[in-house]
Amino acid sequence: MKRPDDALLDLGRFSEPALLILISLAGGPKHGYAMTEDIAVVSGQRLGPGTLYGAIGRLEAKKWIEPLPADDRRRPYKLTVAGHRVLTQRLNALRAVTRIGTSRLADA
Amino acid sequence: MKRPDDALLDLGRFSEPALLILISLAGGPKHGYAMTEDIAVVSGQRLGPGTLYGAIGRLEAKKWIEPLPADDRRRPYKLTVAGHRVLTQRLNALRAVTRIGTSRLADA
DNA sequence: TGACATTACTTCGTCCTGCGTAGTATTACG
DNA sequence: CGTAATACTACGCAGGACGAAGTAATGTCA
Repeated sequence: MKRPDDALLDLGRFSEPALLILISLAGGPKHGYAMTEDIAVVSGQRLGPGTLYGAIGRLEAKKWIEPLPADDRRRPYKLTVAGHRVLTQRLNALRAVTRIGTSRLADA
Repeated sequence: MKRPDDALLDLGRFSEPALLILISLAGGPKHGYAMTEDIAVVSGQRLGPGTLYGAIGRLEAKKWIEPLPADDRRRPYKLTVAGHRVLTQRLNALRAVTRIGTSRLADA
């Protein structure tokens, strides 16, 4: 992934593949490669295969996403109800924190 | 840390200590323990010492935060200019992504 | 139709970070 | 004066992030 052009954004392990995948699937079912593309558009970062499919596997194990009937080449997934709920909460928490962060920066 | 009461929020390694620390310092210089308290208020999560001081060390190595003259018990830190810039960008990116995520959830 | 790019995923291995535990020392409080 | 809170340090494990390499099918364009 490395984006040497803006090392500024490299907050260590900050890409949070799981969040990006859930957001991607919130826009409708997709298979892995389509998620990569979608996430690249949405977030500007391109997840490598190790990151992507690793995270997908873990999300599936947690039942936050589930596979759809696949034609043999593509493996589409959709959000589960639990995944939808998790994402909602996560986005709320994230909004709260970013709002505070932003206001603190403004004050300074 | 484990918060068995809301396993829902456990998106794997999602706590992002680094972000929380930067936000905490955006509210003014603080030493480690004060950050823990502040972060607990802001985000609802309490970083253990390993997490906190580990992340602090890495942020210092990146020159995103820097130590202030310390009385021997407390080790205060402040944001550097670079740290301020990183946090700004990070918050912007985060807002963009959460906005998209939220609107997708609303559509569905 | 042959060559090359794109799509789509699997496998593997390393490194780093998250996180908890334990321990130490100082200060505050009743 | 004993207990709790403050404020760290040190240690170590587990697991995820990430890249590299490989495979195979499909698309495309001349």
